[in-house]
Amino acid sequence: MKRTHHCNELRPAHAGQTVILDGWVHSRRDLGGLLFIDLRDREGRTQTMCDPTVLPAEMFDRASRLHSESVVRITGRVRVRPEGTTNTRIATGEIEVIVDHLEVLNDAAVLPFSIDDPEIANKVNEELRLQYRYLDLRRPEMAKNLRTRSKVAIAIRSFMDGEGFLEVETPTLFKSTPEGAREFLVPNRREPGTFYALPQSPQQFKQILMVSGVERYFQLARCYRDEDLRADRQPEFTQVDIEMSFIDREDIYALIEGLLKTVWKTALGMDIPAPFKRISFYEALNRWGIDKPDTRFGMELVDFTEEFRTSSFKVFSGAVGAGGVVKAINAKGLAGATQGQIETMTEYAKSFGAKGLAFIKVENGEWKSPIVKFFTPAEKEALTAKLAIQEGDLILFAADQWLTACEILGKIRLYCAEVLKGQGKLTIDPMRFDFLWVVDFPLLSYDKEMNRWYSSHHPFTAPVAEDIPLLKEDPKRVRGQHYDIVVNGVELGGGSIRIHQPDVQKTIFEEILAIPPDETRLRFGYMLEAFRFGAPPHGGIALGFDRLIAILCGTTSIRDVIAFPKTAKGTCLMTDSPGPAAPRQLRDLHIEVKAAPAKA
RNA sequence: GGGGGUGUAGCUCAAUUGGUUAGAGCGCUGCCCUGUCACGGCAGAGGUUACGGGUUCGAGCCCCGCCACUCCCGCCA
Repeated sequence: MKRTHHCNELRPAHAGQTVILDGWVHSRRDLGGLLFIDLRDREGRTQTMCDPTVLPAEMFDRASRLHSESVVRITGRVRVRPEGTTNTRIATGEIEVIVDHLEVLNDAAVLPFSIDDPEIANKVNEELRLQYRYLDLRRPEMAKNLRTRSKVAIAIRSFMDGEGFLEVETPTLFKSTPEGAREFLVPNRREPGTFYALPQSPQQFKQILMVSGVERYFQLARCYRDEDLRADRQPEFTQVDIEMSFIDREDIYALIEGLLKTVWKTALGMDIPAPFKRISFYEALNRWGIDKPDTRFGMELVDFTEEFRTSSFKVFSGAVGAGGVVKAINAKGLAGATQGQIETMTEYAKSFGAKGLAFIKVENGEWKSPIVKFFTPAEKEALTAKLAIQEGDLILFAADQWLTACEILGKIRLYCAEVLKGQGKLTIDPMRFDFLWVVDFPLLSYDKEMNRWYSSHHPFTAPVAEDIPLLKEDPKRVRGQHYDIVVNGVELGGGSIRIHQPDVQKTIFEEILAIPPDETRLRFGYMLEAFRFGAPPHGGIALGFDRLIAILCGTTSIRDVIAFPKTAKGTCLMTDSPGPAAPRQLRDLHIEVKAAPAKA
């Protein structure tokens, strides 16, 4: 006999029925003569009761010795709980099952950490959770994250299908394209010294699919990057990869806004307003000091370049004289910042090349600052007015070239927000989502050390049409048809309209990026070749699927939404990978290992 | 590659800042308990203080090294 119901199903209406439930022993409360077992499966919990006058003695005895997380099958009769004993905290709390037969399907050993109490389980060391991931995933929070991930993946597929997209799988054995992220290499047994590479993204294949006439492609694509990890970066991750033909940027915006509306509705039952706000890269840097601004709180950057152009404070007037700017933010209520916090912020400033960080603490009606003695009344007035300075504020300055000054204050703004959150002076509604498009990125950036231009995003990004004449005369002013989708300060994805004319692509590769022609041919020859045979105008986008799910689940670590994630060193604590290879495997692959693994 | 944090019982944390036998809650084991749902009560077991050195009369605590986990910078076209 198989189970008749799951553990989140029985209600008072089922009273009197005999049911079979399968599940894990979530908790056991032994009152001596009476024994309660909360049975849990992935749907929920049901209280079962062992009564010695109903349950045969040997089964009762067995039940009293069950460890947590043992797997059992219970047969019993549903009844409404006696007056005053309902549990309003679980959905099945009005009923209980009187056990008349107990079958132990599998005993569980004593657990390395308890998973029945969320308060305790949430604090368990992540190392231990990853080692026993199968136990960690039994926790309702984690199970809920997995479910959200599945629901959203299916909603995305369904939405894209409705929009006429084909899901096409692209190879994960690709070739090395040594620009961009470091790649994982896969040795080729058939030809010594040659390698596949795992793709950083299906970028080139999806563009080829446009040449193939697919017109609308998407894929939940696994991607690989052999770079150092972060809370929001894993060596293998999933992206929602999209490409369309015969479209412009507006089509992408509309598609993604529709997709995200569907996703938010599916996962959170929320209606998010669209269209999303659009800001330029310049505005993002200028107002928030970052190209993925979190606009859920203020503390925007304010410009004082003109006010301090002729200031007697040489650090400021000197920066302006050198073509730079003076900018400031007001960290409201942070005048009580500790020496350590000021130091952390100063370190940020220094990491961008600043000599220090100027600040003003407004305490007891007084401006406490090493630099305030240089300020004229007019300068002070301007600060007070434009920054709305009040008692308890902390004003922080950056005087440098525009980009540097913006980036410094952008970092400090985020740091201040974290400190203020910790002090309870800044609260953000966890159900608030500020979506925005960041557009008009520069197509090219300059590498001073290498003395050459490189693509801000990737070399297939099309320039804004009216800027094409500038490509050769003033590359830095060329805007790319690139767009990023940002939510709450998280870069959710990015994409662009691509170059579809082989001559423009060739110009970018060889004249702008200065890649030698033979290298271009070696690395991208097949693309340029494909583009000769009727490449439609096309563009696309990729969304970080793990980050998307993390945002929906209210966590900042994508490890919480990936079933089996890697540690910061790229290892799997459960399977102990990566590990050594057998000599025979290495021989087959024509590989000789020079440095032996540190551990035996 | 660099910087910060953490590591004490199965788990979560203490240990008066270098001083007697390293404690508590939960879990575990045993006994008691017929309305619990964080059940309750009594008793008990459980420690190479991550690891290796050093300083000291004496180290969980200080110093050096090392390992693991974690956060950040670099990196992530």
